[in-house]
Amino acid sequence: MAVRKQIESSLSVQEPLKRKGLSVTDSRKKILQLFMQQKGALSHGDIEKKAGATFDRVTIYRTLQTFLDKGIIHAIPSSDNAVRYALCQDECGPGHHHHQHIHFICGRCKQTFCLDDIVTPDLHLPKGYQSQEIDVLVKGTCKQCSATSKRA
Amino acid sequence: MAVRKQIESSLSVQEPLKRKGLSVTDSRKKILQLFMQQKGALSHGDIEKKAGATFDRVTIYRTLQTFLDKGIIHAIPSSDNAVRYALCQDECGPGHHHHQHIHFICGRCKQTFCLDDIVTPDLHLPKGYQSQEIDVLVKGTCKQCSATSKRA
DNA sequence: TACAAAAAAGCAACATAGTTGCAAAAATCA
DNA sequence: TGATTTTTGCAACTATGTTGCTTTTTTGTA
Ligand SMILES: [Mn+2]
Ligand SMILES: [Mn+2]
Ligand SMILES: [Zn+2]
Ligand SMILES: [Zn+2]
Repeated sequence: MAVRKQIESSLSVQEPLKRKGLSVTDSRKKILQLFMQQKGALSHGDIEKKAGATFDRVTIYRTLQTFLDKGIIHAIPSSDNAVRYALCQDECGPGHHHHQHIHFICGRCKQTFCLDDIVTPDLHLPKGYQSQEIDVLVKGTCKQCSATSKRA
Repeated sequence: MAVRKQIESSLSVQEPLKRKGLSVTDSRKKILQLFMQQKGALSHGDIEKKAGATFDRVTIYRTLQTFLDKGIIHAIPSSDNAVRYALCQDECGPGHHHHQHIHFICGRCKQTFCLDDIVTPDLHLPKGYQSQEIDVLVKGTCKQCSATSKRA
């Protein structure tokens, strides 16, 4: 049973890699799996912890960069010098990420979430400024943490 | 002439420090001056370069933290692990920063600007999510860079 | 102005984060 | 399977950030 599950998830992890023209390696499978199992976003450090000593630190850096380049993950800015990454839902590809959703950073559980249904608003910029990409970061208390504090 | 200018700016730099209840030291004056002379935002690294070997790296870290705590500067998130800082225009104080403006990151000149007149939009969050603070980061080409490319 | 108390700066040592070149290992494809 | 291409691991290095402790500077008061 455990074996079967492992095979299944391994298979489902191979597809996206091949579709993006990447060779399928242990580290790429493992790291992609981590992202898929995860509700929130992951920093380099998070992955290092979760993957344990399985891979070299450098491999994780390079894998994240590759995933970013290929449009498998997107970067989420932060004010704590720890950029988070999350899977792209939309059809992102090499060179072009086009996300419209906003990001939520919970001060309680410290997790960062993609709110895929909330679209970034239109902005009226001053004359001369040309916008290419908009990131909206909302800090507050997430759904889960709001619920638990209400119950307590 | 040069001396007079120096005295003037030194005076104008002391006021804000005293008003926030901070003792006036060389590094605080110098760093605050750097922010006031600057159109764009500054990272820790920027300050280290601009201040030269005048101060210890640790002093710069601690000064930025102090300025942040007292509401003299605010932090601007980034996707490159280099948080920028800029002067607070609004009346921020210990504990409470309340900014409504958005930030513009120019891909050309790599500078980050506060667009103090552009107010962060209202967002409709999913049920359960509680918002405390909103950061809007716009990436694109700034006014100045747009102008120079048009001319060329 | 001089002095004591409080605050900040500097220094050292350390921890963590990120980069690069190169040789060994693994994946791909014919 | 075996040659070719790609990726990984390792080492060495740079950069970034933190902490404890001592010295220096600032402040408020006598
Ligand atoms: Mn996202
Ligand atoms: Mn700002
Ligand atoms: Zn939460
Ligand atoms: Zn620019």
